[in-house]
Amino acid sequence: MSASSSHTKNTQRERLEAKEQSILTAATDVFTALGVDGTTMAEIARRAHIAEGTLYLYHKNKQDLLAVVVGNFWADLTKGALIAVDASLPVKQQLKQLATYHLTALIQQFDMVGLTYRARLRHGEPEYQLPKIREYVRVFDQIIERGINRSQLSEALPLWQCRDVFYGSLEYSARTLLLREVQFDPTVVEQLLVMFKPYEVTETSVAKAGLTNTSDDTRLARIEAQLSLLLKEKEQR
Amino acid sequence: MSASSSHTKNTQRERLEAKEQSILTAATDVFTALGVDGTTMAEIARRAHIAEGTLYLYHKNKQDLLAVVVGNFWADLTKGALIAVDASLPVKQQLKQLATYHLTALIQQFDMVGLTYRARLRHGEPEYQLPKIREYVRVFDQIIERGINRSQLSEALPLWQCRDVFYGSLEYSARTLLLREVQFDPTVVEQLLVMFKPYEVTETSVAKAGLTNTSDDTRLARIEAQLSLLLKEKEQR
DNA sequence: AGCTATTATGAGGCTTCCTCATATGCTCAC
DNA sequence: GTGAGCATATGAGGAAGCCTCATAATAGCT
Repeated sequence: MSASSSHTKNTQRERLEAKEQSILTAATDVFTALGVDGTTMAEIARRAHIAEGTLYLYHKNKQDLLAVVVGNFWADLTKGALIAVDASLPVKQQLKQLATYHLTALIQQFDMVGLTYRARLRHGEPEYQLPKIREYVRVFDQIIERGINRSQLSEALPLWQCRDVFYGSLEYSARTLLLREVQFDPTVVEQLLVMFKPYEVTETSVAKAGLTNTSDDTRLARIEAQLSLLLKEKEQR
Repeated sequence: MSASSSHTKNTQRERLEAKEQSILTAATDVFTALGVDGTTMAEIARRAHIAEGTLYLYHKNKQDLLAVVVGNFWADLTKGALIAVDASLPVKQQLKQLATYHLTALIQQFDMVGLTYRARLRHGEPEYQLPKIREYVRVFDQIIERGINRSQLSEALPLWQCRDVFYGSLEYSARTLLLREVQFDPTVVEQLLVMFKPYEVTETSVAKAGLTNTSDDTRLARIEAQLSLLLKEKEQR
């Protein structure tokens, strides 16, 4: 990239950055493979091709290293979410996109959920909140904000409660799906979005409020997924 | 109680049981106060007035002791839930009772949530499910079953998804409320129960169905119900 | 009281996290 | 080039925790 001398790693700065990166990669691998308790600093150092003591020049301690690894995960997730969500679509579609993205990401890298719980445990105790997670959650908040601005959502919607339902449900669903060795199930997302029906502002919704019925489309999708689940299970026996 | 000799602790059996109990009490106290990593076997032994080595006559290791502590917590919660829920009430009321009970319990003893996550981490990795939690979740399942039997709930309701939404939302809500130092918020429960509206069977929803259903629609609904029934059978094995 | 089986003890082995005295290597002035 | 000075790297060892095991105490029974 840069027009500088022909060494593979030019400046000291670049070499340090590369080393920092190799530490982080090694740490991520070991943490996800072995869990926090199964991970030793010695093993991380070995994989990063450095001495154990060198680790402590880059990260204060094991807990701190874990926090950085977990923070990076959520930062990456934020980038992906911003790409996955199309802000020009109706709010309901955006929520569907985000839910789908979040659910598949959790299923594919569920180890990170466990690591996140460990990273939150801070020195004393009071369940520290990771900044990178706050940023990630803002993606959701912005969708809701846009919905209210465009009058596609009622202002009466209690944001924080929706957040908890949204992310709480998806995390639990991811765990369940993983336990059943299912890659993804669109009905989870469909089901979840029903929650937001009462807050949608449409021509018909005012009259319909409270009498919401699941649409044929939704039910079709659900049936489809359930069928493929059954078939897959039968296959495996 | 028993008419036996005047020793405070009669039989050896009783003495052992008392010691086991004092270990569990001490362990629970230390784990909740200091967290898993902050807890040392030495401290537990000290509080239980026994030697450190004696701990290992009662529990294989620290992880095992933690699992017992956490298991007891959920067993107690199950007892409380069975009392808190009045099975003669309409299903919606029962769900409200359970949600309220669960939420307050989590808020009051949120440390236990963290300990539960740690207790699940089993030797290798594959996120072990604690039996006592399965028992606890059955309280919810039974309410739904009763609802279907009494035709207060549609059979099309996908049980496991509802479970995940129910418990996932409540856990996240509990964390949020704690963070804001709120003891309890009834709107969380209200909000959550909206989810189950589409599955409630009432006079109006039957009438509405009669007005709008085409024959295709009826067939769809029948297929859906049969499918979910199949899934439920599989689940209960 | 004495004998056996059960229960209790805590010193020490082993592992792990982290520190620190020492070593290595880079940069730049001359 | 060469040496001074500073940044970076190393791994031996201290400290602390989990768990084992040889030994001690105790209970139950005749």
